[in-house]
Amino acid sequence: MVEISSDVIRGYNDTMILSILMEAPSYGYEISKSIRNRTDGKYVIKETTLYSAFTRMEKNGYIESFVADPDPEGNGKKRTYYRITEAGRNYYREKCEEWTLTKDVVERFMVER
Amino acid sequence: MVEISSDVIRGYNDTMILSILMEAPSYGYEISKSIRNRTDGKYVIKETTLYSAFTRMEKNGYIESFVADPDPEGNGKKRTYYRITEAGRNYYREKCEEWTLTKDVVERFMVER
DNA sequence: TGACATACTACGACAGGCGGAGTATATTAT
DNA sequence: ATAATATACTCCGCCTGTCGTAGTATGTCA
Repeated sequence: MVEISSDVIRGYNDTMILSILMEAPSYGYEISKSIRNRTDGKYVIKETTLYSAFTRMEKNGYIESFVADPDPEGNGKKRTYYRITEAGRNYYREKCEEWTLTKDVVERFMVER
Repeated sequence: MVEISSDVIRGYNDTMILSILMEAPSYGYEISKSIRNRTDGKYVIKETTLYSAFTRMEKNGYIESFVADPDPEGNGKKRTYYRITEAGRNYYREKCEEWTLTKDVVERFMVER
């Protein structure tokens, strides 16, 4: 089985997270499941990778956190949600452009099929 | 200008080098120029990145080194050439498969256009 | 009652990339 | 003749993102 190595995906974990936050604010566990689902289980982000990405991106101003209840009645444990900022949206768009370039570059070294 | 960040290309420097060595044995400076040319200057590998890749890949058994003269008359300074091994060829093929998967995964998080 | 899901935090190791500096020879321009 | 530039490397150490391991605490379901 071919698996995606961390060195390969390294530059795109943040982008994937931001992509999900473009739709709606979300939190760790949910984002983790979103990534798994959207890739049909082909990629599962590690917990530590995910949470350290939150810290880094909040520091960089790409996301903002807020604590909220899981439901309006205030039941359940509070969660830390993240919301994408304008800077985050810009960063995401840049990464999409960069991806186009990267794909072009890398494929010049791949066997055709 | 969009530039390829090292975190993105990280998983593919070795693959690019091996791709060039699939054609013929080569050495540092020439490989560096090959990468630059093949990508139309879109990607230029750093010297230290290149030479440390040689060390790593030789240790891993993906390449073998030999010292030779630049020309048959024995003029000029000797160079360290690298030749891809069978293990290196296999590794390269695996990376090509991994690329297909990575591309699929990453693009599920990219804006369409 | 106990397993499993949810929702995190902390710590430290590891690996690849890279900046900076240095060495040495060869070729080309002035 | 000399200076600049290209070639062909090596060494050292920092930085960053990933990830293994471990721990905490609540919620839910059988």
